[in-house]
Amino acid sequence: MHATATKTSARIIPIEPRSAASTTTARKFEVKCASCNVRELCLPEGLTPQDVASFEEVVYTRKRVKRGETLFAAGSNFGAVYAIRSGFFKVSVVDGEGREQVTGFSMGGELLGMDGIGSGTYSATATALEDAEVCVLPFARLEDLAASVRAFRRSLHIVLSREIVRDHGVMMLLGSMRAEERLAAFLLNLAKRFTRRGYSPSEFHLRMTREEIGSYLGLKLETVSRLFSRFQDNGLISVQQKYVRILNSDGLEAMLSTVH
Amino acid sequence: MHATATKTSARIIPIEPRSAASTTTARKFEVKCASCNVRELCLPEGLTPQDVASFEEVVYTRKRVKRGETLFAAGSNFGAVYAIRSGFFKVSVVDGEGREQVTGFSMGGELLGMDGIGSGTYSATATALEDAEVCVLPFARLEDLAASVRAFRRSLHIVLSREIVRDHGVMMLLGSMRAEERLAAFLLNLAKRFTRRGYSPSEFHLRMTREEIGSYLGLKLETVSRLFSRFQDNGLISVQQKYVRILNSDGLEAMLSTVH
DNA sequence: CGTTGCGTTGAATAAGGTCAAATAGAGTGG
DNA sequence: CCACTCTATTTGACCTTATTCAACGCAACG
Repeated sequence: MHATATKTSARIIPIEPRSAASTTTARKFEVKCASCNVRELCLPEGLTPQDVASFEEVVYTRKRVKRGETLFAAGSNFGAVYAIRSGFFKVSVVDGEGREQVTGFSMGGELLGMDGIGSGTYSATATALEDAEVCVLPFARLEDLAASVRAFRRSLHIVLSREIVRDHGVMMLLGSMRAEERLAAFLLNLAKRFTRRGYSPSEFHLRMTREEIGSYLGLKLETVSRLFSRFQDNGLISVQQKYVRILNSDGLEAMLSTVH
Repeated sequence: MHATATKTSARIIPIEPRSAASTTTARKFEVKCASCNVRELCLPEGLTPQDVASFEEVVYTRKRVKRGETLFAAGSNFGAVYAIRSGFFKVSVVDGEGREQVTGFSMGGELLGMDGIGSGTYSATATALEDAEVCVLPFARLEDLAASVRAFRRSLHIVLSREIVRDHGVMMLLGSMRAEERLAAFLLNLAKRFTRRGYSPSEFHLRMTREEIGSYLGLKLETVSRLFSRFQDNGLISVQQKYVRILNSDGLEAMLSTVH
């Protein structure tokens, strides 16, 4: 029901090194989606081996992004979307006044960069919060593939649509929930996504700072910190810096249904 | 630079009446995108007349939605996206606890229902805030058209992507702005969109209630009401119920750049 | 005209934010 | 490996903003 937790990074065979911008490394690898440990999350089901082969031609490049580096920056030219193989990203937008708003956190098997399709320029910045590796999907090729293979066409549209639905969920969170509900929802969401990837559903390492969590949740970092402490006092979780253990998942769920 | 303001509803020739759910009327019309007054907003540029003809085959139906009725409801089966010909909608999602969050307001030339692609079920509800008329675009057909005509393929992806970018903007609004900034941004956004449609940039009729504005902006209705009053006291706008006139657009803009 | 929903306004309150200080870690260079 | 720095986190005290509760006015409509 979920991907194996194996963190192997085997099967990655550099073939044609390419010079890349700044400290980020881009390489051509022999891509084997079939053996990728996030394939269930990345590829639609029911593809013929031939379909997968077509897809592998689109995913002709991998890219490593080190912690702290950006995969793409708002305003830069859009050329590709990225499938996360490993690692963890924050995605954020900055407005005219320099305010940063974190719009999401992304992990293995998720797609990044779809915001750039519309304007030809990325509207958000994706920053690696830990060393990461992504598959580069040049969008023009992806679009061509979508034109010729129905399954990929469907899949592409589904992915784009899901992103819209996800965003609506965040709006709900920001617009209608109180601070503690937001944090509870955030933790449960993370736990769910980690679980799906084969990690522990009850304990994990936060890759982002309190400030980044706060930005995402529309709260100040001090508020986030206080909430963590309160949750801990209430026996819902235990926190030590970035290490979080969920002690009472039902209790967190219950916070979401509280008649405040 | 913008569509004509002509509010003609001519060229709409009912051909084959169809029975429709509840009080909503669905009819087959002879569709003429070429003469539609929101065509600049709805169709990509640089299409051949033949492309437009293909598109008109997809848009084979129009639908009228009366004020207060829903075009589609969250949870109902997804079958089509809708292009708004005229009228005004609110789009909202409801969570498990029954909380409603308005995720957007849509007007002529905009597309609705793309949230349904991913799951086969609409995730949001679109409610007409004034009598409206929409073009029904059965998604399966649209997808086929996208497969065969490059311009539509691009266009579809652009529309989906723009929706994501728009949503990021709303997140910024909800997550990083203070109440008065939110309302200022909201009014300026409405003004811009009305302007683009040929209406007055400085005065308009709000179709939604204070509560709906509040839901969208993450504020309580009383707060919205107070802000309207304050903006009026400060000479930024004049409000009388749903009628709003912007007196000092620059002043509103300035609120967004305030170093609070 | 009474009803009903929507909008406005006031007063009190609570939720978060701001400012400030102390602490804890992580990373770095010697 | 240790000392030093720098950043992230926690916590307290206080303050501001927006919410809550409540009353009242207005306009549309049967």
